[in-house]
Amino acid sequence: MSEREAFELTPKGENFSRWFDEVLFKAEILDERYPVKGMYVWLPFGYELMENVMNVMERLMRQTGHKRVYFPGVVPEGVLSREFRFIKGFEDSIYWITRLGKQEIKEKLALRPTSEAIMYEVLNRWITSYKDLPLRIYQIVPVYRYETKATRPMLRVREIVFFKEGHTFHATYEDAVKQVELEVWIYKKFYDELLVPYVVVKTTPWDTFPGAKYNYDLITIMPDGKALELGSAINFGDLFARTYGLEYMDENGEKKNVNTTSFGISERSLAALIAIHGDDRGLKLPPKLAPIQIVVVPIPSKGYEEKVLEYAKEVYNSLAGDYRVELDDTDERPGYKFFKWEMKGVPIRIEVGRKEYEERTLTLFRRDTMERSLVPFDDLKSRIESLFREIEEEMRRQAREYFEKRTVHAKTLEEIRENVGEKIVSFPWCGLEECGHEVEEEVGYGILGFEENALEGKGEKCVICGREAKHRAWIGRSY
RNA sequence: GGGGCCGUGGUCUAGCUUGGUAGGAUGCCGGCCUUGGGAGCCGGAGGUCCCGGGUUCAAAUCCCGGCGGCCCCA
Repeated sequence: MSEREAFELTPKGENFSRWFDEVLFKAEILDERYPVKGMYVWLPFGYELMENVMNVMERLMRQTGHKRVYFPGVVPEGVLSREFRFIKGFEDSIYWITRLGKQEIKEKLALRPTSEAIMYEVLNRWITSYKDLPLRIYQIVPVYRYETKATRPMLRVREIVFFKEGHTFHATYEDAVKQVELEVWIYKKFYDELLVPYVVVKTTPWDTFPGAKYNYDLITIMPDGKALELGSAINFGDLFARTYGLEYMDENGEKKNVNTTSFGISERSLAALIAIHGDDRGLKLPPKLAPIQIVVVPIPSKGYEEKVLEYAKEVYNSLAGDYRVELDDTDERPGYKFFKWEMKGVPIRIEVGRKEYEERTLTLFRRDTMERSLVPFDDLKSRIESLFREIEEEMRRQAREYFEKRTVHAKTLEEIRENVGEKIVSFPWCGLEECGHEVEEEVGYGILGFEENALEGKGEKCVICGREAKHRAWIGRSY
């Protein structure tokens, strides 16, 4: 990390990667100085922020009938290895426990890379009848994957700390299909609240999660122009359940295979929020998610130290019951405090000095636009309410603008080539596998997925074969 | 997968070519003065020079291996 001043960052536009590392450290989200590669310490401020993000997810999960559970973090080799036949190379990414104390153990234990295997093993005993279905559970736990590529804080880690994995079980394939639609709905709602723009795509058959019928991904674009997968909803049909012997008895006493789905998100969601909204002064957080929504900064002047501080406390006390508010009465100078709280993305700062004390007014500063306004003390609460709404609206607008700037709807192969790399490019696709492969070869990047039937009846032509296009496919660099 | 650069108090770094007392800035602690966008002055604390091995009278410096970080290309 290149260190300048405590609250100075490498410009985001100059080197996004460096900016991102620096902002995580200087805004006190993560401490990257942990002696194991790909693993990081979550600091109090970062943890609280991530909790706020996860609370949004939990609320949505509860609303839609998912129950939180906890399954242990270690999985016996025998249970996990049944999964390996689906997933080539999977075994290489597992952390194994091979010793207990000084003794080698006979059956190795894995640190969970994801929990399908261990859940299905146990659910065999929970699910016996059609009356046990559907079953919808989830957990928020760390998972371990030995990434061999270069690790990146929050983006490519070896310990995913906040992995929300949902797992559902259904009597019929149709039910599983509906469930996946619900999962996509949940994720859309979630990212709408985070003010993170996205596109929902179905993955191509040749890029679908092994063992799955199909899966949907939510994708966003990072400031460096690379696509980032934000979440995935997978329909396994009965393929995965069969491996683990998951069966139920239907109304007629017949044994049937269970249909299952999985859907997951991680702290990448926060990484996207930070990356998309942050600027050269640091974080910009949505008021709903900010650990500190309002900071009160007293500005003393000679002879008025006590009075100004008293007034600042009055302001603080009037807000403390309704908002996450902090009074910064440390000895630092005002300018220092301004930079500090801007780095941490506090949406509103209230400046309280001699002038405000004498007029019984307050200066409000909003982080998103860096604008100040003066309000009478009596109007403070209503002004904060409307400011929060304005800030959220402005951030939402910027997110849309951001996304549009980094995407192009191409009509021809030539147009794809011109833009790909810099941007994420959509193009009309007939849906045939050979046309998809040809685009990938011609362009040199993989198809990220496609918006299913998005172009049906629109009269657009597949960029390869010229036949009527059904889907809008997306292609570009990715993480 | 291939190539390159780097690792020195909390942070950023000088020193390494040519082996011999680890220097600065920032941050931290105490004090004075101050406070409307990173103040200043005085005093102070803080270092296994990434780890292990080798060469040498002597290694931050040279050699080998490992760990970790960064960049470029596929």
